[in-house]
Amino acid sequence: MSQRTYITTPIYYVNDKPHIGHAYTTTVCDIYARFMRFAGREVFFLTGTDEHGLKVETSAADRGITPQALADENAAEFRSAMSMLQLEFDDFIRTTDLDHVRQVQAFVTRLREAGAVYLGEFEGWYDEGQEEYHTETQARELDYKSPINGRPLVRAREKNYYFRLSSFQEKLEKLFEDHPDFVRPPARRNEVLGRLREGLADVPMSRTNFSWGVAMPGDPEHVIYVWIDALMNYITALGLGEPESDRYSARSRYWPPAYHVIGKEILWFHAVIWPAMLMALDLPLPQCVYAHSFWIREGRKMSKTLGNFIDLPTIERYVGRYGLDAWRYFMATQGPLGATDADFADVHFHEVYHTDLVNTVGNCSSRVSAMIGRYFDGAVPGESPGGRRLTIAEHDWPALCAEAVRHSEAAMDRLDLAGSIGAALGLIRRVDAFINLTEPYKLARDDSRCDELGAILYQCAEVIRIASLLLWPVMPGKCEELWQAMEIQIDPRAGRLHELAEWGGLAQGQGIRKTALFPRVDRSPSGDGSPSGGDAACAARLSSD
RNA sequence: GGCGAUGUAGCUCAGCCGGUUAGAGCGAGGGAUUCAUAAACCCUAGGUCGCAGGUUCGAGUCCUGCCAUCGCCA
Repeated sequence: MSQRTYITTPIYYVNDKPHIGHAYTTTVCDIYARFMRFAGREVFFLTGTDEHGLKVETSAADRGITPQALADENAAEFRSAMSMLQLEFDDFIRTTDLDHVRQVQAFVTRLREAGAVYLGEFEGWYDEGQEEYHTETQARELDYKSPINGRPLVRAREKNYYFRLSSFQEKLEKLFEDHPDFVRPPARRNEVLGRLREGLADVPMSRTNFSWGVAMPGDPEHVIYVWIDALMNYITALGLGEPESDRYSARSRYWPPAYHVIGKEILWFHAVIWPAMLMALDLPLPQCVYAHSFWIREGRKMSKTLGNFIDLPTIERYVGRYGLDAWRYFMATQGPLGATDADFADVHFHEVYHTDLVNTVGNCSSRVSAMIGRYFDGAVPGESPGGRRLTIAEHDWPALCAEAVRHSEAAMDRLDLAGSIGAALGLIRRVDAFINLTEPYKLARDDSRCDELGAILYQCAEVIRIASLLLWPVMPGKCEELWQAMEIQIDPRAGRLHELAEWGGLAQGQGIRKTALFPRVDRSPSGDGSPSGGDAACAARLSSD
């Protein structure tokens, strides 16, 4: 069953610096993609950068470089952030790629031919910094000044191309009715439904007041609005606009995606405008637009004014202190996949690390490997001394593991990362309970019960092995470390999760080294990686100067 | 201003169509144990279920008003 799965992040605006938001979305997708690849599916995982628009043009001008140079520089920064976080995408698309530009023009041409685009006139109050118009009432409330930079709004009139969004009202309503999971989580779907009820207006899709963008085919005075350009990355990356291309033959089969993972701030574009465009292009729709919420920090919103963004240096401090796998684990299990924002609190990170990783995963592996080392000279004992597997304390481990694997994969299918990971951790906790129940360390004092002791420890080790397969997508580094200690070779990219997860993979006699996967970490005395509280922030600033 | 949500133990949250002593995880306190990374296990939370009314034999669970927080829109 070689199912195909396509998952995307939004493309990130090169005018921004990479921060936890970008890292989070991409990590969610990475974990999903790794799991599915391991499970034998054909996966395409796309991310990239959005590089057009007035802001990029302006920032570049401010620095006296070309927009392309600015884009190159910042796109490289995003890429290096991703490689630091071991995010393994299949392609990194840039909207300045010629492949992309050509296809955007082709698609826009198709939209025009389909009658979904018309030339209209628009007049309003324009905010030059934000590249957006305000309505008359809005402008009055704002005192005719930009809410962002305070500069005066400009009365402007433009001829623009419009996309006939309004003509898709009924089709969109039907989409939401027929596919209740099209937008998740449900709270986000409700938001869209509410807004849909108010009725749809046509949306401008071109601009004439700057040039850094994709030219409108047949009317190069006009530049295609950045977000139209940006949305199309999902199909241009697969070559859908050029059916004769190599890219098309290699990738078109991935369309439509299982998930567009996005942040809630760009829900409308993805949940309404994008499907309408796809309908106009007569392309199949994605299965799900998943809009996660935001990280906040120590209970407060992250903002430029507070200067409390969890930026790359902060992320690196956490990674340095707790390890990349712990970072990924925290993202995955504590992140805002639901409708409410999640708090990135230093104490919370510290607690989760110790509770789940040190005390559970790490300690359990450690006690099992230590006992095998002590009682069996570090060689995996047999589970079936007389040729028959011993069932201890009525634990049908093969069944329990099979169930956990099913559960874990089903959860991942729903993009329920915490659920998927929880199934694996549940196995580990059960091993701990099993040890407490059967007390192998007591059996070890009785030579006549060696077979029983061996079977127990075999089962413990084997369950840990199977759990580690499920944990690999989140914590690839630590799981590979564990596999080395267990002398097993696994290539998750070969897609054999299900075979590997079958009971009995550990062979009697193979060696197991004692492992200590997650070292205990002292709660920082130095303020390292610490919250944005005044003292700590000051101390950090002083020490870093 | 309009629409929509949320408000339950220190923290994060479960509690479906109303029904016996309101739950979980984490943290905290205590106990027992020792294979293990002072880890696993056991016991312990007496929380006006935001506030005030109402419906009902009976309401975190339905209705109304208010307060607070949040989201979307204007």
